[in-house]
Amino acid sequence: MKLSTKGRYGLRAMIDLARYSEEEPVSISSIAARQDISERYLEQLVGLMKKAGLVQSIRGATGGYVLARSACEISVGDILRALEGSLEPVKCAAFYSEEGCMASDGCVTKYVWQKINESINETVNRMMLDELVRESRTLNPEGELENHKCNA
Amino acid sequence: MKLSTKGRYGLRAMIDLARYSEEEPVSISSIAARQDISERYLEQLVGLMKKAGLVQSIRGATGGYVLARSACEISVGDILRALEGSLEPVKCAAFYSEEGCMASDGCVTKYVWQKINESINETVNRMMLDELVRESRTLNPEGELENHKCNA
DNA sequence: TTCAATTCCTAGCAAAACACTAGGATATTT
DNA sequence: AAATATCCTAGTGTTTTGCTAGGAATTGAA
Repeated sequence: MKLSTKGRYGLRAMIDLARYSEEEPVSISSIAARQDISERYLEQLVGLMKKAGLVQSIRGATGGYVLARSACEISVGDILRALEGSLEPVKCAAFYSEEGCMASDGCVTKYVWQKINESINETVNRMMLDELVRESRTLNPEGELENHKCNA
Repeated sequence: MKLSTKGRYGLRAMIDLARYSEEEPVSISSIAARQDISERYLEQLVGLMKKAGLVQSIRGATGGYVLARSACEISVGDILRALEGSLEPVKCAAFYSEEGCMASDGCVTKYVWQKINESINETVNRMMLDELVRESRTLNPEGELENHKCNA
């Protein structure tokens, strides 16, 4: 039940992107430098968010990324699902993903997986990106270095 | 954010064990047969639950396993944590596991991981094994074959 | 007392997933 | 033209997963 580095790095990157893209597009390299993540790897993560419609890209020099919609309209759930795929703990846990499971009626544990899935989704869908950006500004004020001993 | 086969098989095994161990100890081989899980693998899973104090073993012929306490005192959380280790999505998410993370103060995402962790634990700690046993009897009455096309 | 059934313990191993790295092509500003 | 970006896909070492295997120890029953 662990999140991969995709989810961990990716959420940090999105908070950074939201925070620094208000005036001009933010480049991968600047996020990578601030967040201490490999540029090449980060490229892929941001690519996933673009594919999910969370960010827009501007190509060419002085290009970069901006949010595709307001930070208060992007949930942590949107971000984590873009990065990790469905957050359901077992693939049959979501109501819409029953294909592939022929034992849906007689399966006791499915009920458990669904409850876990629901509680995770409720939590992450409620948390919005703008809250985290505000939190970020409080914890690491402009100009000060962020602390990156923690890779989470 | 997926549960491994340990968690999936193990919970099914525990429901089975609870259901069939009321009169006499249940052997690994009988659980394995009913639940269609490899005996050798199941041994290891039940070993984890023993280590966690959820089941007691009786060695020798006619031996097997019984619950170490009443099914209504064993939560799904107890079982899943015994099998999977902590369910926290990121290793810094639990309040008691801050060691190893030096950035606890300036870490924005930690707040997110803690919220997810809390919601998962609340859900799984609330669900008790006896409920699932009752559910199991309803869905798969005694004597009828269980459906095992689904490996969840 | 022997033997069959059971738990117990550890090691090994193939396959899959993960966490990147690499090499370039394409686009845009200066 | 050069510099700075995004974009796309393939490759690759490491770790984790999901088992299998071998055998020792324990106990009830014949």
